[in-house]
Amino acid sequence: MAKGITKRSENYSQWYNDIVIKAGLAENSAVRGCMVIKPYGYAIWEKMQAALDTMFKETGHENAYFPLFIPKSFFAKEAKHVEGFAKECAVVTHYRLRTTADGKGIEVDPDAKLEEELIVRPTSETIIWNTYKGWIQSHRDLPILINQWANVVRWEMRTRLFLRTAEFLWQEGHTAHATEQEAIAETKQMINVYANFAENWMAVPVIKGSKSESERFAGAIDTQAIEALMQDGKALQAGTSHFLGQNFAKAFDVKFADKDGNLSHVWATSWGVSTRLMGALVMAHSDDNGLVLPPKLAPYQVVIVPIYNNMEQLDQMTEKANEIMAILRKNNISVKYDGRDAFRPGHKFAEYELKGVPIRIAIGPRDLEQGNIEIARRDTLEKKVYPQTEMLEVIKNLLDEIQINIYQKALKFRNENTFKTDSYEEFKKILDTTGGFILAHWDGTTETEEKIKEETKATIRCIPFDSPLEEGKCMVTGKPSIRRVLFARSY
RNA sequence: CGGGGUGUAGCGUAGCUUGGUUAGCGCGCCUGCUUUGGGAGCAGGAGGUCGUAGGUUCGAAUCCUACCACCCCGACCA
Repeated sequence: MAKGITKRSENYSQWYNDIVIKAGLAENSAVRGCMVIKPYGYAIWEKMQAALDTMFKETGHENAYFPLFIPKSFFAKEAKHVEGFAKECAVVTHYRLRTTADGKGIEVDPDAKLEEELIVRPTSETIIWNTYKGWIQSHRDLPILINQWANVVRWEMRTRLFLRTAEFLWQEGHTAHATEQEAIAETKQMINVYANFAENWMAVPVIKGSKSESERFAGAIDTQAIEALMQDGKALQAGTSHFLGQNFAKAFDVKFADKDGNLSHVWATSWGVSTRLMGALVMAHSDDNGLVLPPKLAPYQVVIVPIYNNMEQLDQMTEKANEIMAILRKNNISVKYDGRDAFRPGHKFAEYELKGVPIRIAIGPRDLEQGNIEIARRDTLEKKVYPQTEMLEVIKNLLDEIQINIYQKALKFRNENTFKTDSYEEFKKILDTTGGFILAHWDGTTETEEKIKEETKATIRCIPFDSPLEEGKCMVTGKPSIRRVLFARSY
């Protein structure tokens, strides 16, 4: 139906790409691996930011900003951390350009070599903990609860719009605490914030859990994650919250004096979500007609398309649309009117379906005459005619209903594609047919996890918090296991 | 970095094997008229360093060499 969008059943990743580009969310830039986020895509990101930022502040955090550049030596201080990021760092080595000898081009001036190279931050733990050292002396200085909205760079070898780009936007929270329990509670609080955001704003159900050792953040004691299931049966890590123990405090020598005057190292957490959430949003709900957006994150929740036979009628529809917009806006419903004369209604209908606008209103001479209005919902593509007097109530209810409906739809899909198995053969079969989440027993060793990854490309997405204790045997080695863990192929 | 592939208008492409008129087509764009309840029709029009540099030739989008860029598969990926 939709022009130029590959069907999901034909080629899922091409479908994803088509939607991102044709809906005007983002496009590839002239810079390898870096994307341009276009206005419509950025508007969604801004909505995400606004909701998250409010949640962070409600949980006591403040925003701050730290440098883009990190001295190379900082990375050397936390051994695991550097090991994890070394292979994907962009490095600044010089600070000046000069005209080439032939006068035609420019080149790096070899005389302008930096004493110490600067790393473009792939994450900010090191620069932040170096800074915290100067801020923390006493237990009275704690906790420090800071969030940063920033861009980071990770030199990935293969990139995909939103899902994995060399530069991406994110937020990173970095907190410092006097006690281990407090830091652990913070880690948990923030993974819950993320899960709440994913489920209630993005309408994407997620599974919360801890990462296995091999999937842990470089430098963390415990990495907690929310994992979502995409329509092709692959998992997407949508957010992480790390309990960092005293690793960074020790690396950067950050100590505080407690009430008794004893010095001890500070306990830390960090947590983040990125523009990857945009990818999750697209893949979770969209269909072969285009994007489907949850009303809470749609740049505009309602679009009005006029239908007319001449300019005089267009003026009448515009007048009516202005009335409707005033009512909706008074009720905090965002609305756009598309009075462009260059396109016919059918064209606009298709365009807004592609862009995922939750509700579309059409008004034409017939409606005006009969005091009606046509309202169409994007999630089910149903349209109905209502008396204009009912418009506000219908739309209010529909927005709520769509938000819930797309969540329920995604939840149903996830439930239908979450499997339990005790057989490695069946495990492989599931991966090669439907895909999805698989709950299975694992002996807890990195070797077995690695073997499974090599043989099936599936990884442990997390050890779910709600996974009950259950005697079992590892599906690969037969060694004892106390609970099932969540496997999937992932993005 | 290994294997494969592609560069022609904003986008998608034909032409290349076998060198030879003015590089063709679709979408999009501009102008006008008719249209407008599910991606409009007609007429006219604009838009090209054929990836870059060199070579062969009377003549190169086409053949040769080098380079560059991008894409796919693999390796890599809190």
